[in-house]
Amino acid sequence: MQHNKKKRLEEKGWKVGDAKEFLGLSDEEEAYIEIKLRLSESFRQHRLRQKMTQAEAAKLIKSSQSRVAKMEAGDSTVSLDLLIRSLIALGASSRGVLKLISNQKSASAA
Amino acid sequence: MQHNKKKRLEEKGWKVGDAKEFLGLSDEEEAYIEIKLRLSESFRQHRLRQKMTQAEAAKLIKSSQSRVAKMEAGDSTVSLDLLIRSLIALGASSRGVLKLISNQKSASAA
DNA sequence: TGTAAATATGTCAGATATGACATACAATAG
DNA sequence: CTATTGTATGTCATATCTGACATATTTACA
Repeated sequence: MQHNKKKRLEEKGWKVGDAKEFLGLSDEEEAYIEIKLRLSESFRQHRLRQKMTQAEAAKLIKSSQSRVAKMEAGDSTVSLDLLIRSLIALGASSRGVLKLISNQKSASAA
Repeated sequence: MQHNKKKRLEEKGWKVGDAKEFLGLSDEEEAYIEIKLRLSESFRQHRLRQKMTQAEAAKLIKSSQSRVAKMEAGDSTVSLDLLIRSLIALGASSRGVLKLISNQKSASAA
């Protein structure tokens, strides 16, 4: 359960804080990753809604298919900057992006 | 007016797109910068609300006073990653995390 | 006025993210 | 099965961001 979650993240390249509890990220790590995943999902939704392939989206945002794949996979080497710039390029508004960043999920789950 | 706006941004280190209209940023540049400025302001608000100096905030987020100053100044060398991580750190240390960010202002069009 | 604390600005070596490429895997069609 | 198209994964040289430092400027107050 929680265990799988951690494992999944580690497979994506996240170094889940060693100085932390055996299970579970710090609230801050968790918040950061959650924002990132939300942006990832939103990007993919925007892309699919416009019936683009990753390669087409890559061209639009002046990147490469492989990086788009990493963006959507929640890879740890992808910055929030790239995600947000890309969302904007696909037509997201600044307000919409801010919402994705700020909307605190209900529970802490910690 | 618009002119001053552009000039101000250029003073902060922004290279405002040369391939664009003489005045005015592209919608995408504008949305990106607006997000950044909003986060900058929010960070400063959080910091002041907790009566911290830039140096204290820097320590909390494991950065330096000079970088904090740049963050709050909307400097172009500051990433959204750093801004968002910092907001999380400040927010988490008090409570409400990223709430106030989305307080609406004018915001650019959809 | 002076002067101390807070902020701002400039620079840079080292750290991190980037696009591009190769290539592997997955799904679909013929 | 086997092409074709779309997606995932690994690597790397280069570009960009980073903390730290020095130093300048502003602010607060005696």
